[in-house]
Amino acid sequence: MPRSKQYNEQEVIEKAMNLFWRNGYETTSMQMLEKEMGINKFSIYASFGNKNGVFLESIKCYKLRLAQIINKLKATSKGVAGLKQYFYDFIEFSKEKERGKGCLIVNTANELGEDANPKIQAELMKFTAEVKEIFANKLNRDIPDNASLIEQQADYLIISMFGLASASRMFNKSQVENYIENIFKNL
Amino acid sequence: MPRSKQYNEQEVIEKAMNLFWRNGYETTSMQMLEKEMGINKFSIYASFGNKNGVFLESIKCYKLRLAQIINKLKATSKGVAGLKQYFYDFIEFSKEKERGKGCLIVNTANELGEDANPKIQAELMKFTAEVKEIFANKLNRDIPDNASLIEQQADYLIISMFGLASASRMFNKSQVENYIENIFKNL
DNA sequence: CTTAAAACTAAACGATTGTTTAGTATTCTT
DNA sequence: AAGAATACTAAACAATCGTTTAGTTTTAAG
Repeated sequence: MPRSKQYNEQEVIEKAMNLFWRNGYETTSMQMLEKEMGINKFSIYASFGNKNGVFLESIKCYKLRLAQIINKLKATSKGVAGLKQYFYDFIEFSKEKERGKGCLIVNTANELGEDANPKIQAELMKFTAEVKEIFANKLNRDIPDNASLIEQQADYLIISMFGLASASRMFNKSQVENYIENIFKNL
Repeated sequence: MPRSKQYNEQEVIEKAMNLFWRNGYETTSMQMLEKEMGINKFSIYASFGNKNGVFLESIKCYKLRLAQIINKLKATSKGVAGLKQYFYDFIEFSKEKERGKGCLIVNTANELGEDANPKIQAELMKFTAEVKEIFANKLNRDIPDNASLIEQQADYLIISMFGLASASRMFNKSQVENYIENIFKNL
């Protein structure tokens, strides 16, 4: 029948994701997306519905990228030491040039208010809960079966991860590494 | 000579500041500012130049508000315990209803990219450095004169403050308090 | 080939962005 | 009371926002 798509949706979303990651949701315009993705606005809307759709797909894409270091964390037999390595891996993961790009999820959570799109909010919450659960699983290796303590420390680490994501955008390498070392001093 | 202003610049900036604090820089439009400040756009431009000018004045206003708990920190004879109290004071300071508003400075740092207005960027950096210096002074009370250790711990605390600001927007009270307790476990 | 469905280009949509301008109302000084 | 300087109102500015639409090109099936 008709002609087939001349672009790969996964490829163009990867480009969109990087744009959102660097610039945030509001600052990233359809014009910028058009240019970066290399396809016409019509094609963007045909493939993803609207700007929100592009963003939601970008989050999926981000999770896939992040899965590389998340899977490494899941796989390690180390407990707390593995978590600490994950924090270091994240710095490398979010590195841009001098300063880092932070975390797309954390950047978005910090940018959007309470009246933001519910789908996006739900996605952020869900993702945060998932990562926290992975943290809790790792903690379970080094800590005797103390559910409430593990819960507490997992909360501590997920919030510290928010701090790390912020910090990677503002502070230099030695400051961020020093931050990680201090986080894990009392675990 | 002519008629005098029918509004107090400090009062209307306070309202603008609260709007920026809740919604962020980009999301806050001149239309919203007009409504919230209760004066016409012309008056806003006459008093503050442009949107950037309103924002810069809002930051000044924010610093004045924050000075209440900063001064309390400065005044206390306690060292680390005083710092911990400051973190708790900040939660109260940034409280909105269920979730907090975070910190206007941190919110802005997280929202704006590297191509943001240089004046604003400089203001954020300057403020961050100031608070870090206050932290360092307090640490000096409990730690023997070890300049590099104090520098390290002040870095740790200022980044943790970024984490706290983020966390106050996303996590509930017990999670945030648990976070603070963990931060100060090893100080 | 013909044809029809989908992908493309490019222009325009109304709404809203930050900013300015023209015109009116007010008030202090002389 | 007259005049002049400033604050005000309200409308319009160009530019951009996210989104849609009309028209053309491509392509694969009949």
